[in-house]
Amino acid sequence: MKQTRSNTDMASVAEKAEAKGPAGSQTLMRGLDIIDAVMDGPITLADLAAKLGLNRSTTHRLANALIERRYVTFMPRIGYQFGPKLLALGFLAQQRTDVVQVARPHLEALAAQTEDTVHLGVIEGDLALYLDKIPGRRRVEISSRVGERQPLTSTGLGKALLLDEAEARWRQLFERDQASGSPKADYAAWLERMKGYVEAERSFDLEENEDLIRCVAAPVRDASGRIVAAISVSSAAQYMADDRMQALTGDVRETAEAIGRDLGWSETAPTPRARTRRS
Amino acid sequence: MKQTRSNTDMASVAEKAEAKGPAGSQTLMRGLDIIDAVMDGPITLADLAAKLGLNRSTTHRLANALIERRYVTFMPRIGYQFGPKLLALGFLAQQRTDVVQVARPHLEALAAQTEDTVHLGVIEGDLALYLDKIPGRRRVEISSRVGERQPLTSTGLGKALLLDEAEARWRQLFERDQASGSPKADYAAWLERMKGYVEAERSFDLEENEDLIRCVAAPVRDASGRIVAAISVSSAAQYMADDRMQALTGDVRETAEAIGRDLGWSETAPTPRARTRRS
DNA sequence: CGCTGAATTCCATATTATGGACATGAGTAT
DNA sequence: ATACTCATGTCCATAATATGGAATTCAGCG
Repeated sequence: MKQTRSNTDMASVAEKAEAKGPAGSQTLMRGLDIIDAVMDGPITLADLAAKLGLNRSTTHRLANALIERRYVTFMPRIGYQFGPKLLALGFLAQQRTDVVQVARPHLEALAAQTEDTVHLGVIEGDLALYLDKIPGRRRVEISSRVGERQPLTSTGLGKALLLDEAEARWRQLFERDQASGSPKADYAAWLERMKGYVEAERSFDLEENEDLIRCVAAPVRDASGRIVAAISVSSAAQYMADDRMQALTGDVRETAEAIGRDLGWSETAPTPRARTRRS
Repeated sequence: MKQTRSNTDMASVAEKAEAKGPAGSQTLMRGLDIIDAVMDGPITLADLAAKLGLNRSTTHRLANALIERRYVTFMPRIGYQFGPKLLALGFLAQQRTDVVQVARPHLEALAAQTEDTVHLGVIEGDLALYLDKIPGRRRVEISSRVGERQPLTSTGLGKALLLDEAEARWRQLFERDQASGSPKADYAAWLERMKGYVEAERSFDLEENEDLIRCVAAPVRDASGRIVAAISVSSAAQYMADDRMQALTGDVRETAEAIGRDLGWSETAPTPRARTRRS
């Protein structure tokens, strides 16, 4: 190598650039960089080399290795593109991904940090289904149980699950939930609060579902950007003053996003905030 | 390196092994081997090293590079597993995959080889929708047009699309299609033929839809193993004697499978032949 | 409290990846 | 036709990079 080519020298040129890795795997890292680069759409060899800050020759060799493994495709006159292997791997991975298992460590961390009870749940039909629960370290017990179903519109978790839904569905569920007994609430006021929750990508439960229990919840999104689950931190109202709820928002959202990332979600993902308000 | 470690020496040990690639990217290839190995389920470092036929030290370094990039996950007491990056890439890739575009080169090759008209189609509601057509080199013209819809039960393409459906759906569609005019046919006979098509993963059209036009069709499966499209080779009956239809079966199925592979399908894929016979 | 079976770190070595230069090929303008 | 351009593909001497054996740490377990 005639020219000393240090990674840091060219860092300014490279876009995604290599976080140099555990050192001793430059070739692998560069190969993965190529996969990333190629995901932005068809690209020519020269552009690819420029984007990665490496020699065309090197880029060509690595790209061809990826082509042979079907991670990348090359079409003359078009350029390098993602390959079918990614479809196969993605599907395989999706099949073997279980929200509960993925979320566990994150929920435990959040519970340890807040000392309160943490829940994980999904939508099942018109109800929220609790999939997991890590009890808090406080004397007050939360009565929820894994496997239990709760109304969507009156629990923090449920409302987080509904954040992407159309207003029509909100109304429908709200009326259904109100019909079944619980203390009367005003739809207009509820709607206003929901709109605020949507903006904040986080919801509250202010003793609506259970007296003296308040909670902060946030939705979990998968690779498609869809809400596939939600998490919540619940505690007795005495530990959940308004300011604490505000303070918890950050932690809860961060945990929800961390779980999402483990499900393939990324901020720059498809349908990042495109609310799918149908019917 | 004290010990001469040539790729071919250890090829007997390695399972998936490296198809040595374009030489000059050993590290990348080994990294990709790790991804493959890890997709079979959680695995310890030692087992991983054994499976790939390389040193634990090397394996560890490469695996960690992949972990940093989120292609692989490590959980103590469990082992190395696929990582969330594969979910993200898979989803991204799926979003940008278009059957027509992917199928084109394969259809052209098949048309060139057979000299007959080749079609690509999908199910739309209760009909087969033609998405692409490569005209044959024979004097006889096939009247179909891209964008056109045809009955599912009387065309070769349509029957290929139905190969995984439940018998109940077959009957329902058959009766609906018969109602709308065409010459009467016997359901029992049709059913028997369909069962044969299912076994052969290929269907025929014996002048049912259009007089003097016969065709051979096969389904295209994506990464999930589901039938997402079908292709057919059509020609005038004079060029389509029974023996030629049998002979074409291989080519048509191979082309359909090649398209499927470009859509992420693999023979060892989930739901490979598990017929989803519901309702 | 010392095993056992794992992951992780270290470092001298030579194998592997590198990139400059050159070759080829397919459109396109002349 | 013929030269030009912009693209991908190939070669090979060089040195930087990846390698793996050995030593180390870590976490359960008996």
